[in-house]
Amino acid sequence: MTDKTKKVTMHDVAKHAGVSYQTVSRVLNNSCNVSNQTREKIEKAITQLKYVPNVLAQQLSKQTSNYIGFINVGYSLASTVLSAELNKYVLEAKYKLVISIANDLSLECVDKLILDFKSQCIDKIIINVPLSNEDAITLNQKHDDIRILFLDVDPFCPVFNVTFNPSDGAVATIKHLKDLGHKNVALIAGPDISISARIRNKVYLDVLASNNLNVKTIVSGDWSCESGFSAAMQIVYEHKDITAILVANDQMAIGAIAALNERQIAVPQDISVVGYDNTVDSAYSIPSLTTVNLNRPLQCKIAVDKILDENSSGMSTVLPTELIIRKSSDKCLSSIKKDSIQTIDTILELSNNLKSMLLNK
Amino acid sequence: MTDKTKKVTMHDVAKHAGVSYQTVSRVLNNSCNVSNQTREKIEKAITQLKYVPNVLAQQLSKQTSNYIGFINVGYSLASTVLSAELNKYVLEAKYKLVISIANDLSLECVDKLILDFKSQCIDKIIINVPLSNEDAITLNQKHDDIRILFLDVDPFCPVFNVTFNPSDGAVATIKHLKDLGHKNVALIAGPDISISARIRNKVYLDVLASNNLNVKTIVSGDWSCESGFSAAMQIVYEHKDITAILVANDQMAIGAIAALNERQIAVPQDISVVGYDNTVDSAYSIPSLTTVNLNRPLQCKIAVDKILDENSSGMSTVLPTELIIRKSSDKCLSSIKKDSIQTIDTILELSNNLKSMLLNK
DNA sequence: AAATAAAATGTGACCGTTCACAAAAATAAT
DNA sequence: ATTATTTTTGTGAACGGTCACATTTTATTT
Repeated sequence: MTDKTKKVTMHDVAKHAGVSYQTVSRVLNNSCNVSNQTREKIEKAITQLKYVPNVLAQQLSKQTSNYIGFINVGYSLASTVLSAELNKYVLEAKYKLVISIANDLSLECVDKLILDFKSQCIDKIIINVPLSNEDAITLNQKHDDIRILFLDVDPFCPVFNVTFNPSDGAVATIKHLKDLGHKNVALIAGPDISISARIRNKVYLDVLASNNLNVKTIVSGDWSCESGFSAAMQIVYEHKDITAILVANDQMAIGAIAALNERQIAVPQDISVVGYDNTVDSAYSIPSLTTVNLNRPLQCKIAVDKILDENSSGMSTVLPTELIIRKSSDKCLSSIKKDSIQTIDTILELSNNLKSMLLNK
Repeated sequence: MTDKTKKVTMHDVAKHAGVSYQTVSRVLNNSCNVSNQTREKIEKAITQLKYVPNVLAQQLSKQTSNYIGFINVGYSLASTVLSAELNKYVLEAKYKLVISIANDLSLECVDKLILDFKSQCIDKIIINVPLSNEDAITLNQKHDDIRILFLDVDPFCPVFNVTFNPSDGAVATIKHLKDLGHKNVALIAGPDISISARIRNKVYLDVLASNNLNVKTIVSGDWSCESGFSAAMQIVYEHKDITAILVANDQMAIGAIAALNERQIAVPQDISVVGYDNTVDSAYSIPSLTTVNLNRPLQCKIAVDKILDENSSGMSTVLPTELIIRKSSDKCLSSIKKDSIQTIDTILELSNNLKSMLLNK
């Protein structure tokens, strides 16, 4: 931890090359007005002295930076994917991404992080926090001297944003369930503070109603597996007649399936489960998860393009979603069939018990 | 996107309050040598003008910053948890966390990100990239004017780091499997470029050897569910006699279980599966995953404490790990028992087929 | 009331760049 | 050879703060 060598500046390079600091600056910003002879001299000095320009000074002087700020939420698989994908596209565009994490989902917290970025001359900020329309608009107005782009806010919110169509996937999902003969469904919704949770919930309810499916109950979780687990436990305890559960994200869906498994309820034979997001791992749950795909890489690509395109027109970009049908959803069984199946299930259970006895001896 | 109001500086505040800029600076750094009267005057001016200090200028002048840089890898659940936990503790310490993502795992890539941070006067950097000992040491020596702390590198690597004991969890795991009567095991290892993958693999092999368990095969994955799936597929195709699979992380383990399920191989009755990491979701796989717990929050807490404690002694902090026994591991069956179970399995399969027929009609 | 000490405030230089302009050198035109 | 033009290089100020010191004001002591 020695600082033996004082930090080397542009002036040191200039002195070493026998020119003025301005000429060094010209070389760094590869201005054309510098003779090859001096350019070479300076470049040699730069490598010899291992000179690295001070970004702080550059930004302070230029009053801008080539950084794009990203305000993300903690945890959640989706947030990781967003960070990694945004980073990729930002680097491709010769910019750099700096990420801050919002400790809570409040307007104040995000506002503080924006101020932090601004005071570092970061004037392009992408925000992935599920803010209400009012909050998003407030932030937008307050910080109208910089470019702010939101991810996943309400498509109808008049701010610069890249979101997903909230209804096409939901419509496809419910058509799918209806075609399979389901009548009585339960919902596991996201937390009420999250705008995307509220939108997903509202859309599901609307589409279910217009398709004459009965919503027997709605339980909210916090996006985690664990909360999906307890939500499903509660649902099957209180409602014996549901045949499908619509879940607001994949992780809660996986938790729900675990709960059903623990209660010896077969998925999809007894109850179908549908997730939302199509996270990478949803294909590997048992059974594999029927879910709504959100094309996150595309969203990130567009977000980076938009925030860098100074004269990009149009506020919202709304991306389509699509239903991915896997094994967690299947035909709804009539109760008659269900009875015969129940007899078989009894045989199965007896054999299983026998097997367990053997195993444990 | 108007910049109607020119950015307000310390000088504007000073003029507005009728004092010199230095006095404003004193108030901001709450120096004691300023009368209450002027302090109030200045504070009023600050709020009236909505003045926000320019971090860039502060850092340039002070030649230091209150930011801690974090170089993380993309994707992976563990990386998200690290970001969120580090962020929490860094904020508690009144610092700020800025995250950069390494696009690849090369020395050069990390080196470039360190230079970026340094040129922003960020002189405390936490690195979560699975670098080899040589690379970690190289970086450490090259950048000995700043504090660098590594996560998850080799505990014996003489750098400032917070890692997990690579053997205690492995020893417990293998004792567990041996106690259950397992003899022939397969390994699903992480990618060879990753130092932690190599260490986990080596330790497993050593401990297995000293316990006289047979390693029938080793297949490498890339930490993803998908790679665990194909690894397991390959293993059961080529080796009929294994009764347990040791997997280097939870996600690959979940993929492996999905593969076994597809091949109608029961977990844990036919094959036991053990993961590594104890990611939040591993408790909700079916069956729930036996795995080695890494206390990530503790690791982050210690990392932040260490990097901020200027005279923290000792290079490595090595944290203990522990085996979490869930349902994916169980008794190894002798082949005699296995036969009787197979007859039962035939009954089960016939009934299941009958059931499926009913379901699909 | 004068001398002294302490507290409050102001001034100039600096951190490491970029920018607008001025000066010098090299090249082209008369 | 002289002037006009272009190219190359150098200078001073700025970006928005902090620091060390000088100066002024206020409080304390004799």
